[in-house]
Amino acid sequence: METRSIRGFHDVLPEDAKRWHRVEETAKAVFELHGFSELRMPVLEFTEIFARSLGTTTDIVEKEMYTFADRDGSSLTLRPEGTAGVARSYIENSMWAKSPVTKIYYTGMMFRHERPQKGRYRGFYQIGAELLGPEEPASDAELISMVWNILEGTGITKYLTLEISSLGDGICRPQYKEKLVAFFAPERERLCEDCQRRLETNPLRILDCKVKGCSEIASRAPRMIDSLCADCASHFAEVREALDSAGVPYVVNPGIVRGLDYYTRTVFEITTGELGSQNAVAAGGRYDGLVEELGGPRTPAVGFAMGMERLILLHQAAFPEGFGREISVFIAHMGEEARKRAFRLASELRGLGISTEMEYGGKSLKSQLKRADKSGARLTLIIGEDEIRRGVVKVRDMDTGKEDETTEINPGLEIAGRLGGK
RNA sequence: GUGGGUGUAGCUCAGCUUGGUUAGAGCGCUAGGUUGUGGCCCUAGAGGUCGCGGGUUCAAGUCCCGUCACUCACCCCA
Repeated sequence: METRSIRGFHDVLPEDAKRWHRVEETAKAVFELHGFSELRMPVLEFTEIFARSLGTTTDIVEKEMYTFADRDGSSLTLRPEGTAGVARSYIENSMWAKSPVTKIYYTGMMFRHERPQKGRYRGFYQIGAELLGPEEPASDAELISMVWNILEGTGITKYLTLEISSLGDGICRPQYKEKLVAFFAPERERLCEDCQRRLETNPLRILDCKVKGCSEIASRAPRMIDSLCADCASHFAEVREALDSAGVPYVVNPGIVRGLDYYTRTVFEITTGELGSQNAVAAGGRYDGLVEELGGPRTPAVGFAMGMERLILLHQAAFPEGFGREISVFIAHMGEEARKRAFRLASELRGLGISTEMEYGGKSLKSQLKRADKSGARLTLIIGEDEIRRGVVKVRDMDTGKEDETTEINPGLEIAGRLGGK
């Protein structure tokens, strides 16, 4: 057999885990500040949930989902994103009936069958949040500033740009789409092959085509934000005003397009130039029609998701010094009697809340100290025959190399005191 | 799905152009230099199906073909 992980899937190794914890804890702390609670969801849903939510012609649904038949023949899919599952749970658990405002965050692995590359995996972690119920621009602004605060808390905003736009609603977006098709139709022959296809499937996509000829034509095309209906226009203006007052730095980018069909009105992206062609670190927006589309009551909502692996890459760039593990105390010992005493002492210290490691076997003191050094221990306790006989424990400060002894028979508390005093 | 690059020690890589004895380095690991003392230094050691399969050749890590994987880019996205 081949001992390897599946293509596009990867391990987060122990030496990197601390960095992940740091980022996750920062996000959770900010969520709590805004009154969001965690929702833990299944990784599998009926395929229908995603097909209905994301739109049947989107890339994700058309070719990127891990879909398979359950034993009874029903079609299941490993979640490619989190929002659809939240919406399903919101409806299934009647959350709308419990409160006019529901604030949820989630974290976990998502699955998309794409070609892997830097910052892009088939199994990847996202952290996201959804604010369901309110329609008012203040809720868009709160969610966006919350995202920005998380990224600020992790110390990586120097790499980031926040871009916002509005996609309009069920009234003005179809009208705009027609305008756009009318604009591109005469230019059809000059568009690239993909865009000629997009003209039928998703004309908005032409706007962010990277082919030179297309982007040139697109730059003259009518813009969604100029075509918003009165309600959408004032909504967008109020979101911007609220962000201004919160001091969140953003730029309006009318070219933002969504790969998912459920978005309406406000959309935003947080991008970086540090990750090769994967420039999106977080993205989200308003989706006023989704809950209803899935069979729930009409429920406006805003949400976002960010890619953990991409966040981690930026965090590594910002803080390259490493986030290794650290321990307070290492216990080295020589001799059978000393080993038993070391084990008891380790238990005692851990009981006092002091992180402690010890040598298990009978290695030389030199090699034990080497291991102590690598463990990052601040103090190494040395117990040998001499110490046993005299009822003491030698204490070596690993920064200064200075040594002395505890005088007490039971040295745990004294050691705790020394660590606390430093 | 399409194109480029790369697969040699645990890790990062040299060697391939121009085929030729036992395939190297740095880091890491183990031990010694100190009867019980880490980091720096010195010495020694362990560790390799040269991705896999086939072909050419007296001879292949090196050349050719295939294949798989990784990677970057396109596409799309977090």
